[in-house]
Amino acid sequence: MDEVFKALADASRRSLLDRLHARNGQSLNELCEDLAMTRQAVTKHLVILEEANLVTTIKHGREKLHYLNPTPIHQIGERWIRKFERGKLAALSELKRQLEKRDE
Amino acid sequence: MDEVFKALADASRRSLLDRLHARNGQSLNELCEDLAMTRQAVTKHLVILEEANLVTTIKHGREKLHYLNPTPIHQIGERWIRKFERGKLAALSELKRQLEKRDE
DNA sequence: ATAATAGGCAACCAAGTGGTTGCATGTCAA
DNA sequence: TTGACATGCAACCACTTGGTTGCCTATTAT
Repeated sequence: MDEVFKALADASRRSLLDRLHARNGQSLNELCEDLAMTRQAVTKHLVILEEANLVTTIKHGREKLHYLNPTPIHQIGERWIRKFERGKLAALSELKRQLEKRDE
Repeated sequence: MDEVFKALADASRRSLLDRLHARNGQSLNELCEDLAMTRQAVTKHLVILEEANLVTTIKHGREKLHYLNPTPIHQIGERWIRKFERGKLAALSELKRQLEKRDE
């Protein structure tokens, strides 16, 4: 779980996920196109995404194809984010309530 | 948006958000209890959470009270995570399809 | 008034991160 | 078979990060 959060913390990596979301199964060189980074930098990002299980790769000849795995993202949504969605407005009114309580 | 992802990338900070989710409006010292960190380290984490707009503070006498703001978390859920939830299973079948296509 | 309490500020440090360059390896095409 | 292409590996670098210690300020309680 921590690995997923850390992997998502970098804008370049999120953009790589976006690219795979737009077109799945791209090779390393395809993913490098129009990016202001060397191929090696992209490789490092992809390794981090793989270790977080966000990307799966398959070697196909001399190419390495990258596939998006949205499951960890989904899990973060389910297990973590939903928890904080409940009582969003309730929080504000509780703020007021607690402030008044402290002044008693 | 980037600040929010970066703020959430650290387990200590997520645990601070959990604590505030359990009981809102805690002071700095309360948030430090039973944590294997100095007060100053916790302060630094809280500053990052404030800058990401995940936590709001109100000074109350000599205490500084911390309140959770779940809005940015909710936005990440809405604007970013939901995007990847569609077609989770579709991705697997498309993987197969594209592999076959490449072999033609 | 003064001591204790809550917090702020700044310097410092080790380890991690994002990036580079240079070179090596494996695979395809002419 | 040989050159071009796709990727891998390793060393190196600057900057960031998460943490510390030491000291200062402001507020409260006795």
